[in-house]
Amino acid sequence: MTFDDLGLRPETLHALADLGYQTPTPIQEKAIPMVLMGRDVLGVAQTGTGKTAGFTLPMIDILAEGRGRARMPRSLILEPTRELAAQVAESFDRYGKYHRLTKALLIGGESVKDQQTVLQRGVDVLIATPGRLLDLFERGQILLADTKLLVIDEADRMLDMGFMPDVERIVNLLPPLRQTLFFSATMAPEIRKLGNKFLHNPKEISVAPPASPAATVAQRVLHCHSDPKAKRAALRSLLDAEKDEIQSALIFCNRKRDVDLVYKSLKRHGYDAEALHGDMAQPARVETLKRFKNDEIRLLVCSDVAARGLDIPRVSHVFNFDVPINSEDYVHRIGRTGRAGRSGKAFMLATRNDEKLLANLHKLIGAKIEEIASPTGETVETPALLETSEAKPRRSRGKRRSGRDEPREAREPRQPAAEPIEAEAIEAETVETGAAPQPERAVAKPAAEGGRRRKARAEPARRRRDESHDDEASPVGDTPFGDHVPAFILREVPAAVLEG
DNA sequence: AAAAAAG
Repeated sequence: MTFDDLGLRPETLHALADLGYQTPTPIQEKAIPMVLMGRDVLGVAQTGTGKTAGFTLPMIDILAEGRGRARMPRSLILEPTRELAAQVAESFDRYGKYHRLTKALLIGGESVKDQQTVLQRGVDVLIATPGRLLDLFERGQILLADTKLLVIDEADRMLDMGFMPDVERIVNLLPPLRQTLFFSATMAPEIRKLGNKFLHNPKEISVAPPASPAATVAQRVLHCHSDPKAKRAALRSLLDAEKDEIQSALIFCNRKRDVDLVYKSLKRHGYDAEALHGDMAQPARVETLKRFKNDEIRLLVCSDVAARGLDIPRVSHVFNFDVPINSEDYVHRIGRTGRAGRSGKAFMLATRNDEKLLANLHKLIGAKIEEIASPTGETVETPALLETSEAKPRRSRGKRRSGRDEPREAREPRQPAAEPIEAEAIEAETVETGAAPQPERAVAKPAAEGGRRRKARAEPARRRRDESHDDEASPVGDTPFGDHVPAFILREVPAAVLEG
């Protein structure tokens, strides 16, 4: 079976030949003829199966005849993240190079005006995330009456992320007489129900069993102490041990805040790392991903914004700095490596707090991930440590330093605002100076304050009116603390860990 | 325990 057998137009086949593609993947083989026939499709396929080409190729052929009128797009593709939308737009350019199709990429974080201009000229295909699409619709910039071809991609993820009300709103704006393609990595009952709502007599196409981690990915778990510094040290030891094998690596954290912290820590230790998460300014997201794809960055510390669907070649390693909260996400994360027949390695750090998550994960993947010892042989959680970390009141009596009587500014030259604070240095210093005891109540207020600030930081940049200057100076590298060192950093560093 | 998406 070759692409020539699927009924695609000569121009499309020409573009495929230019790209060196000859053999369709199973999903392409099944989906392309169905889409060309005008059938609705319910596709169960994970990313990396060639799903995107499975719908873009026949769409290009269908759209080849006719022309999009001003503000009246002829087709619409909904994606859950900006990066995925951009990736799909890119494949339209690649496969449609011998067609004269026009497209608009409607995603947040980029100029509304530019997108309006493109819409005005008329487009054949809209590729959008739900928020921006609805925004532009409400501004009267889009008429969906002529949008007779709809793709809902990554439906399970849209559901997870709570986008379904938006998606439903959008679908209700489209003409009922249309062709709909609905793709999901899994087919849970809830997804199927949604599919039935959006589709008419769909052809069901299924490839790749759900939730089975790619057999080509070697998985290991390293148990380490839950202290953030210990975790970062453990990560570095893994990176060092795998140094010669790493082509490029993704490092996943559960929280955006930790993405920033881990990224800065790695940078400080001389690693070639960048950060990617959803609170970063959109230009920085685009730029970082581009550089990572171009092999200009070896390590990318990221949130689950990068967990699904992103097709980044040469990812040889995935490091899970945290055990993912949803076990499904683990499968997606490690699926960023071992792609296209290549082998990959996935490492995960787990602490005593992760026992339950780890058990869930083992249940999902139907196997126990092999444990490894720390490459440098330290900081494995011992029963003794477990005890002390539970006996907080006792520990607090002697091990804490006071942050009040000797303010940080007095001991150290102030850093320029734009320069990231060296988190490791702060923590190390905590150990050296650990002297004056401090009652529990005294730290309570600064701790709360620190918590608030961190929360503010985790919010999108547009909401941080009072701190917007920081964003200009360093869109990703801004410290979560400013000059203020929150109490949480000054305490809870178990001495036993740092002595080890 | 989170992340994602509009401004």
